[in-house]
Amino acid sequence: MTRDRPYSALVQRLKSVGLRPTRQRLALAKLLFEAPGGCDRHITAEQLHSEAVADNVRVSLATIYNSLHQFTGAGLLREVVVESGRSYFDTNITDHHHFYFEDSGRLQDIPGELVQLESLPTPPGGTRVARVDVIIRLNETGE
Amino acid sequence: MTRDRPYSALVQRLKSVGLRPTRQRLALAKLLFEAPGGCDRHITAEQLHSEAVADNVRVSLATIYNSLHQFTGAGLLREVVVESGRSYFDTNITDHHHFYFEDSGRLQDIPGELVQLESLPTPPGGTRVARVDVIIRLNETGE
DNA sequence: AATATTGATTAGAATTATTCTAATCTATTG
DNA sequence: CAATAGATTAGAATAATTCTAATCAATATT
Repeated sequence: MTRDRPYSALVQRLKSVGLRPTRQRLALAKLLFEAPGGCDRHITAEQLHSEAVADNVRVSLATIYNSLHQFTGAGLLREVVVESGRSYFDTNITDHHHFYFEDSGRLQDIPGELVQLESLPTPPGGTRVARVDVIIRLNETGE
Repeated sequence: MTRDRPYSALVQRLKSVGLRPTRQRLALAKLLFEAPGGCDRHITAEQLHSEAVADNVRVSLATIYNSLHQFTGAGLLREVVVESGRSYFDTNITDHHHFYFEDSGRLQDIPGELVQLESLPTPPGGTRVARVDVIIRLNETGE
């Protein structure tokens, strides 16, 4: 029973960013990065926890948070905070921005090229730009 | 003792947006909009509560949240969410964007003109743009 | 003018989101 | 192969925010 073969790519991915490929992290990485049908995901901690439970993975919510933050710190994910109690983790780590549908709470990628920022201000002395976030907040029109 | 004279401008301001000028709301509006020394404030609910307490205003934290959201809904404030547990209310409601100092948690206005967004993508059908938020995240360089 | 009625407002209690830390696990060393 | 050290996990604690029953205030009624 070669049970770690299907995970070898993920194992490598985790190791390459300095994270031990533990049972929990592997299971979560699988859900995040190898979800069937497309891979650009915007997922909350709670959602990922539900998916894990549904997939019979025994993992606590605290570990979900730990892992999501570790993955984010390692550059495997990007965190997008849209409103006070609502934080998404984005598996798309390329340079891009977001539409946020305020009514439904849904988030959607905008390819980086479609938002052109010209004339960024100079960052204050002693600082450098870590990231620029653009969120275009949308309302459903009665239409 | 004409004790409501000093508040008349605030009373008007609240009434004009359809909010009753209650004791709590008046006190909070005073702290927010008539703070001594400059008026562009980025304040959290907790901070405002502390200021109110220091100013001997009896008001609960729940009411702070209620009021901040009501003021925001009425267009007197703007909410800026910078990270998961950190939400600021901005007294500057003109079109502008923000620097966020990740190390200190401080927020700073960038005048609207200094960030030029050219070529915004077309909003998806059935939606209209409510607002565009640009947050430039900064790190302190060792320097 | 006093009281009743209705809806707005407040704040204690409850909930939700997130973090902390002690216990557990894993890798390495002797 | 046990001991040690450090990483990882998850239950418990905390922090942030919201809910809802009680309170307050405005208007209507007498």
